[in-house]
Amino acid sequence: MDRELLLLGILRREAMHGYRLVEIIETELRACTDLKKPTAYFLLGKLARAGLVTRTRTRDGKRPPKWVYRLTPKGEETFQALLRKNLGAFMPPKFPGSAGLAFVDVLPPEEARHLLAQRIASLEAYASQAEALGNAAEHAEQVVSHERAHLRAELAWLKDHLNKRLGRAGSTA
Amino acid sequence: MDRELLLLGILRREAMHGYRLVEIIETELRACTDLKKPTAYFLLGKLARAGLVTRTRTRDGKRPPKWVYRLTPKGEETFQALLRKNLGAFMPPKFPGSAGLAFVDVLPPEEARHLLAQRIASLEAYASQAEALGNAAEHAEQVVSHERAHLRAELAWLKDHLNKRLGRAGSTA
DNA sequence: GGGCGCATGTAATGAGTTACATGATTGA
DNA sequence: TCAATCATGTAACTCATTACATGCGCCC
Repeated sequence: MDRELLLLGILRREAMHGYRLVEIIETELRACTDLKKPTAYFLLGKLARAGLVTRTRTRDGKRPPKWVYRLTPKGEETFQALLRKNLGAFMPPKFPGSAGLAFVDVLPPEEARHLLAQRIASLEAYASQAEALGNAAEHAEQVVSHERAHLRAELAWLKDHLNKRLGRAGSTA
Repeated sequence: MDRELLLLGILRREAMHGYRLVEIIETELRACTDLKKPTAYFLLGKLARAGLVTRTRTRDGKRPPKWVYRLTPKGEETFQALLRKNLGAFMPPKFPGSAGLAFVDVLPPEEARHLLAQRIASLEAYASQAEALGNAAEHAEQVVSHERAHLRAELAWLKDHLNKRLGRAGSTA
């Protein structure tokens, strides 16, 4: 449902082919969803069959042809309906990574500290990718801003947890 | 994978039957995952076949029998491995609701404001459930604390967005 | 010439949901 | 007695992923 919204919304701004679409979703919009290529192609086929987009064949020189997808008026209608539905409701995100937090006490404190430090490093690496494209996320400024806010909250929570709940130790400088 | 971690971790603390397990996951642990009953029963069967848990039949008076699941030593091993893996890495959450944020500008500002106000209300309703069980989340204190942190961040971001990006209007008090 | 990136797809598989089905107990 | 809650499960279906397969162009 949200995937359709994304596809339609991007195509609304600019007609393009599937490959590029996936590229955009995997970078600027990675915080919303995790759309793989085969799924995207399948979805685009479905949208085309439903008359929400048209596909036209184009060729660049002698390269194999691309399929350019373009929004139809019916697609625009559907897009707006999906958009209103999406904006009007809060959809709770899932944090699969927080499952382990319920059981931190099981491990010896120093190991727990070590693992959480690793997690923080991994989070920072992920966050730096969001910073990297920060300047020009033409397709999704707000989504990236929203993502950054949550990454900051996550980092703060983890550090706080490390300090307050898991004592202090010299291991993390 | 994280679902297995949750099931094993809860059973580790206390042997119990599937129905109760799902109840716990749907309330205290709703922030991690969204496990439906049939999925839980299926997963428990899988864990039993893999020798990570045992199931024993019990009857309460004349009620239909329950299956009580109990962690085995092998289950404990697997649990610890999954726990270490989970704690050591950051798993980026997905925010399906943020898809619409990319396209807010499409709508007339007052409608956008109205819809986001609705979303905030819906978020507050959801958050109040987390507050409600706040006192005694015996199985998942940290998970609930983590969830609350993100809900606060979400609320702050939405309000900020409403103020800074969508001008001011008298509609919201 | 060889490997990487562009560009598209198919097929097999798997995971999870919905809807359905059952049956006992408890409380209104 | 009727509805809700407890308790478990099956079957059909949808959705998405992985792995596979193809082929051109570009750069080293």
